[in-house]
Amino acid sequence: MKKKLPMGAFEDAVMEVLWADGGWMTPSEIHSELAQGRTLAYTTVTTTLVRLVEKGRLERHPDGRAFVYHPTLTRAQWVAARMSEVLAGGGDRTTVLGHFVETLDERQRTQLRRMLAARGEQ
Amino acid sequence: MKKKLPMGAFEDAVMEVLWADGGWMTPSEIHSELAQGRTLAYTTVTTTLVRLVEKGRLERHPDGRAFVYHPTLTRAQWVAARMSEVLAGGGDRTTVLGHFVETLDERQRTQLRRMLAARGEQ
DNA sequence: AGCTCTCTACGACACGCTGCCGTAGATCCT
DNA sequence: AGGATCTACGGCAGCGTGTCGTAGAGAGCT
Repeated sequence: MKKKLPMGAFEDAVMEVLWADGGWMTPSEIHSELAQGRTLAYTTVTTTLVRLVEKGRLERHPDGRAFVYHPTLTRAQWVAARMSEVLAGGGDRTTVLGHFVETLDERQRTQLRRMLAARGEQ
Repeated sequence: MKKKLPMGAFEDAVMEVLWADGGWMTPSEIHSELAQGRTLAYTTVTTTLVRLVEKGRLERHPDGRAFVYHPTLTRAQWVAARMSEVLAGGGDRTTVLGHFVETLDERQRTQLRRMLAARGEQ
């Protein structure tokens, strides 16, 4: 029996490896990174990489006889983009932002305030 | 053949109806709201309602011989909560917030600034 | 050239989630 | 009692995702 993982968990794991490295990686590099202490077929990695390219989360180009892969967005950009999507998909934005602010802790609110102030005064 | 809808589209449609109404609704009220111009089995609605209750997005209580359903969160709260989840799930929050701010338009940034200012000066 | 390694391409299968419905049984109205 | 209305339970199909296997191309060794 398999553990019940959230959908897309393996795709996320692959993204984590790419983000942690920061550069262009081959399937075999990614595979050895992920296969620590478990059996994992090489093709499982390549299939996932192809799907991620199709979704636009990775780009690739030939490098010797292999492809090398790279995230199209940094991790922070990706997370921010998903937040925007969620915000865009749901009703009155100002109200949503109001609730969202309430979910932040004081430190994050301070950061936000400073970012907005800095942006506002150019 | 079927149109390719995003996963969970019907569940979202049900939530929209509940949010638009704002109160407690019976399955049959929700069904007639959704069945405009198409055939839609009553049980399709009830099944979906049960699943939404299991996921915590709706609550229900008996009302006469039927159950009445109600969203546990307003639409704006729900969207804000999802934004927080996304933010929490990904890396350095300050950096993410920085990118996120860039995705907002001027009007939304102004709103955010005012909300933060209002909160900060109590 | 022949063999072996290493990659990619293609395809496959299982399982969970979601859309969608049917049937059986309970409850209420008349 | 009979019909209408609901819930509970179950079931099926399609899609997304995790996971592989196999075939075939290209590079390098012998």
